[in-house]
Amino acid sequence: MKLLAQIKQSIESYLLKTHGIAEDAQLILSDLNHADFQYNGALKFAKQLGVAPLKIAEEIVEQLTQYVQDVEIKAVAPGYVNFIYTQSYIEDALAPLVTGDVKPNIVDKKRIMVEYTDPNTFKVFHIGHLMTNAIGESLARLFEYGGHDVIRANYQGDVGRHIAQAIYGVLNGDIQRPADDAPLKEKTEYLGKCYVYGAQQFEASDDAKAKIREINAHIYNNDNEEINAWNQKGRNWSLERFEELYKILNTKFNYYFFESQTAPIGLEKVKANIPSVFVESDGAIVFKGEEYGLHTRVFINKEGLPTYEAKDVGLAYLKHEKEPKLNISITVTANEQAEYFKVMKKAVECIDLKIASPMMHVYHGMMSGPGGKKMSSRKGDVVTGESLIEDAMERAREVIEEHYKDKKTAAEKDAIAEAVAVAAIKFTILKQDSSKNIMFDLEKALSFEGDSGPYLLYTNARLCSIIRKSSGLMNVLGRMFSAKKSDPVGELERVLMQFPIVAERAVEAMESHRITTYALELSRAINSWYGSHKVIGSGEYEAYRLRVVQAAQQTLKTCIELLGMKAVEEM
RNA sequence: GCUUUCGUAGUUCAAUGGAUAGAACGCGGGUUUGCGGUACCCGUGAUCUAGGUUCGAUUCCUAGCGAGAGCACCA
Repeated sequence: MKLLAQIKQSIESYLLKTHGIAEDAQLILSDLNHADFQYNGALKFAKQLGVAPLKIAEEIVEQLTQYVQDVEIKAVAPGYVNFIYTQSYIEDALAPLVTGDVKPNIVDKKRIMVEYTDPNTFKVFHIGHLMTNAIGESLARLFEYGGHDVIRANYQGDVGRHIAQAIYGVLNGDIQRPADDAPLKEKTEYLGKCYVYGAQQFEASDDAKAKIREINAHIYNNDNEEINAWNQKGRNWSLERFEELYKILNTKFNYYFFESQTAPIGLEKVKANIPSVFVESDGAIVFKGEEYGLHTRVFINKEGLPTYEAKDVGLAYLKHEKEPKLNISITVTANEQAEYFKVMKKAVECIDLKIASPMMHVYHGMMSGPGGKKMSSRKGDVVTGESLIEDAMERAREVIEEHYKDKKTAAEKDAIAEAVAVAAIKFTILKQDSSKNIMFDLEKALSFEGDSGPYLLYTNARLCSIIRKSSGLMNVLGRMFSAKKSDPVGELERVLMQFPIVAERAVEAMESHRITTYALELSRAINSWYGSHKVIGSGEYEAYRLRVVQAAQQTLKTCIELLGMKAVEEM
C-alpha cells in the first residue's frame, strides 16, 4: 500500500539524515485501543543516541506530519509513534479492498521453488503428507501473493526398499487382490497392506530380509519381468490415486521428480567426489558430518545402492538443471528430518556451493493424536491422510444434507461438503506456528463451532448471501457512494485496514498461520458487525454498508484462498 | 549419552524486546420479528523454576526440570 511505504521511507530517511542510522523501519500492528499501527524505533535508538525516546518520537511525528495527511500521528510516552487512519482515508481505502487490489509491499522479487507432499508409491498417503501438502501449498500461494515467482514441485519415491517390501508382500503375502476394474482407492489400499506385510516380515525373518534385498536389487537392475510388471502397475495405481487426492486438496504441481531419476545422478555425484567429500567406511560410502558439528550419514550402502541421502544429492542437481535461476529452493518435510537435512545440505555444499546455496528446509512439527502418540505409517494401525479426508467429508455431508435437504443437487452438495471438509483439515494444520507439534483432535477439527475452517467459510457465505440479495444495487455503488451517509469507522473497517501489514509479514516470515489468525479476527469482526448493522433496507446507509460487506468478503476470501481452501459462496 | 525443537488459562493455540498477554473449546449468564443463530454479547481463568542482560523480558543468554524428534547402511 502506498501510504505505508511512504511512511516507512520517511522514517528511514529521517533516521539516516538526522541520526546517521540505517534502519529498516518496520511498521507494526497496534492494539486497536491505541492506534491502527505504530513504529517503535524511538524506544530502540534512544539509548544509543543519548536522547529521550519521547523526544525522538516527537521529532518523527513532526517530520511525517509535513508529508502525510491521511493518518493522525501522535507521539506517546514512553516513545511510541502511533498512527490512526482518518475516516475519509478509510472510506477511500475500501475501494481497492473490494476489487482485491491490495498486495503486500515486497520489493525484492525472487524465484522460489517449493517442494512438498512427497508421498511414496506403494504406501498410503498418510497424515504427514497431508500436513506437508497443506503447509507447502499455502506457502506457495503466499509467495505468489507477495509477487514472487513460484514453482511447485513434488518429489515422489518410486524406488527403494519400501517398494521391494511391498512387492514381497504382493508375491508372498496372502492378501486379497482387487479386481482389475476395482476403484483406485481399493488398489492402493491393497498395496499399502502388502507394504505393511513386507515391512513386518523384513524385521521378523532373515529369509524374508534376504528375499527383499534381492527384489530391491532386481528393481535397481531392471532385470526381472514379474517384479518389473508389479513395480509398473503399482506405481501407476499409486500415482493416479495421488492425483485424485491433489485435486481434492486444491494442489497442482509444475514438476514431479522421482527417486528413480535422482538415484543415478546422486550415485554419480557421490562417486565422483570420493575421497574429497565422501569416504569409504565399513563397506559403505559416508559423509563425515562431525567436522561440521553434524553427524555421519551413509550415502551409498554396502550393496552399492544409493540411500535417501544420495538421491537427495541427485535431486538438488536435477532441480538446478531444470531451474538454474532459483533464489530459494524450499523443501517442506516433518521436523524429524531437520538434522538429516543439515548433513545432506552440507555434503552438497562440499561438492558444489552453487547448487547448495538456495537450499532451504522448512519443517513442520509432528502430528499426534489426543493420546499424544506418534502417527506412523509403518505399523499399519493408523489414521491415514485418506481416511481423515473421508471422515471429514462424511461428517460435512451429513450437515450439508440436513441444511439443504432437497434444495440442491447431490453434486452441488458434494462440492460444498468437500470444500468444508478440506477447510476443516487444513485449518487445523495451518492455525498454529507450523514448526511446532500439532495435537490433532478429530472431533475438534470437524467441529463447526469456534476457531475452525468451517467458521471462516460460514462467515464468507453469510456475506455472499447479502451480496447476492443486493445484486441490483451493486452496479450503481460507485456513483451512489459519495453522496450517501457513512457509519463512523468501527472495528471492522479498522481490522480490514490491517490486512496489508499482516500479509506482508506473513510473506516475509513465511508463516501461513499469521493469515489464519488474521482471518479469524476478521471473521469475528464481521460477525459482530453483522449483528449490529442492517445492510439491505438501511436507506441512506445502504451503499456504504454494502461496500463494507464487499470489502470484507473479498478480503476474507483472499485469506481463505491463501490457506489453500475454497471460499464457497453457500454452505 | 550427544544434538535439536519446544514449555503461556482446565484444554488447544496467538503475541518484530514495548502499552491492560489475545482467541477458541469448556464452565456461568444473556441476545431473535434484521439480510444464514454453524452467529453475537458479558463473565471466568495463564507466561515451568532459578539466575542474568535491559529503562522494559512470554520473547534474548545460562543452568535446572519436563515433553517431542534425530543420532550408519529405512524414507
